[in-house]
Amino acid sequence: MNFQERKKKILTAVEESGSLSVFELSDKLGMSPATIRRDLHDIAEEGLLLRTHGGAMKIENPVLTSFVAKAGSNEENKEKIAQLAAEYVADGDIIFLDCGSTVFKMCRHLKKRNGIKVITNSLPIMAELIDVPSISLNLIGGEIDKQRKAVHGHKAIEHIGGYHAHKAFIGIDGISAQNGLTAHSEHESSITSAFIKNASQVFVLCDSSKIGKDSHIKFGSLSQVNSLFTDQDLDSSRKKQLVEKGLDVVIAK
Amino acid sequence: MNFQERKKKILTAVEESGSLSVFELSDKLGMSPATIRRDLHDIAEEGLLLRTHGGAMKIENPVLTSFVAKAGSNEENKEKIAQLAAEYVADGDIIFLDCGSTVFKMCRHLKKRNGIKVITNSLPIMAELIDVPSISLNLIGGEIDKQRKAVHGHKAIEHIGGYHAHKAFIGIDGISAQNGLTAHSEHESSITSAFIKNASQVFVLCDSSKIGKDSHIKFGSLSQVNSLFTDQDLDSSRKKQLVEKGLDVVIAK
DNA sequence: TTAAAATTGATTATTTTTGATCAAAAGTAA
DNA sequence: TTACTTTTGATCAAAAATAATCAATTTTAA
Repeated sequence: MNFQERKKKILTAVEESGSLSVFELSDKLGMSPATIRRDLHDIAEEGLLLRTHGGAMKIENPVLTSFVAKAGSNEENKEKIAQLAAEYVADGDIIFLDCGSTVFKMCRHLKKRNGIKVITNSLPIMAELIDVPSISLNLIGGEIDKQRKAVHGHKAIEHIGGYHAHKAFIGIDGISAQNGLTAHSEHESSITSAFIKNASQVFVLCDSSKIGKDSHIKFGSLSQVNSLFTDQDLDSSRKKQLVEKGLDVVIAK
Repeated sequence: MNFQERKKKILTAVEESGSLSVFELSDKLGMSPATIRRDLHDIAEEGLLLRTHGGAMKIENPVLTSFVAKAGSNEENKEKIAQLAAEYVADGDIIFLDCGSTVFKMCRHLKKRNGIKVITNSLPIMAELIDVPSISLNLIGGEIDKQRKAVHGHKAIEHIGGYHAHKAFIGIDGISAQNGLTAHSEHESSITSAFIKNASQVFVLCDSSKIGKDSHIKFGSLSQVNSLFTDQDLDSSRKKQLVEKGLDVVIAK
């Protein structure tokens, strides 16, 4: 295994667990502690991780800590959905990410991709990805929604209209065979519409609890969606209804 | 467990419970009291917690102090300049804030104002003000400059052009009677120019070390500036030169 | 192919960290 | 105040981790 490979593995390992000792890394990669130390020294010099006595820690951005994402319900399923969705991102892609909590969980997996560009209105996503060298970030401007830690408003819509992405990954309040895509606020629905309109492919991330439920603002049809990613708890009759409408439903396992 | 990890644990523990004794921490982390004392000493020196007899307490204003932690040379002067500048902001103002470090320090003082709107390209400023109910925030969109934790690029310029502010508060790389305003990157200078162009009043925050110094990109004249805020270390001959050019130079004390 | 360069793991001297001890300082109660 | 207890910071020896060195191996270039 060469240095580049080890570097990548070390970075993802440290990213996942927060901190690791030289010996843990040595075991994990099957390399001698001496080599791991040399690697850590070099990687730390690049500023990609924090060298500690005995190991290394991931660098956290003290300035942007106010954007840490809140933990909600259904975390395990959401995590699986996010991982599945991230597999649909290829190196070099330009992608839209909205401010949904499941979409946020894609970040961790995106760090492995190379040369992708992320265009987002989510402040937690920005905070999470700002220190990843392989990802370039474009932040959508406009009014700040303090509760949702996101940007919205007409300026944001205008901003999105100025870009075209290969893929859009969006969360959604409700989706059903009868009413298509629904939201419970104008702000959200207009942002989501803009993402859909300006992306070649549209992927919806949605845990099974929201499928078949409708919110009160209808804003899009199923035909605009390329794939729906959801979890194995999805009712089979609901799935059938969606598939019959021509939607590609992918279950995360 | 190494110092960095302990530091993290100590800080979150103290944050949660408000205050903890050396022995409580010693138990919690499984380290000797001697080590905990050393840690508390070091962490307190960084200004991240308050050392008490027998333990430690949390500090009430954590975000700001973490910035103070990486304090540079002229910090005291910058703090005074920021405080002075903040006095020029009135309730109800719409203001531009750029991503200068001195401008950032205005945040603390702005929290006392009512009903102001802040339009900024600085991520730290946004992070600092996002939880202040009396301030509404507009984030400038565009490419993220990861090092400077700011937004820039042509989209950002366009965004600024869509707004008009009562006042603009800007930091600057160099200012002199001979060459006016100078910067050392195109990105910065174009953003600053946009702020100047779209604000009724322009205030420059600049510690005395940068006055009389020129960077290589000239981008504005002194006549565009309403007031220059600086510190008492300003050379009197330099001050005279600027005043003769018609600039209002205000010294922070 | 061979020679040169780079990488790796082991060895070792050096540095860093840690916990114990103890005198001095700080806090507490009478 | 004084006597007593707690906490502290300094010092030191043991333990842990590191950087430097070197030989063996692998890779690269000729």
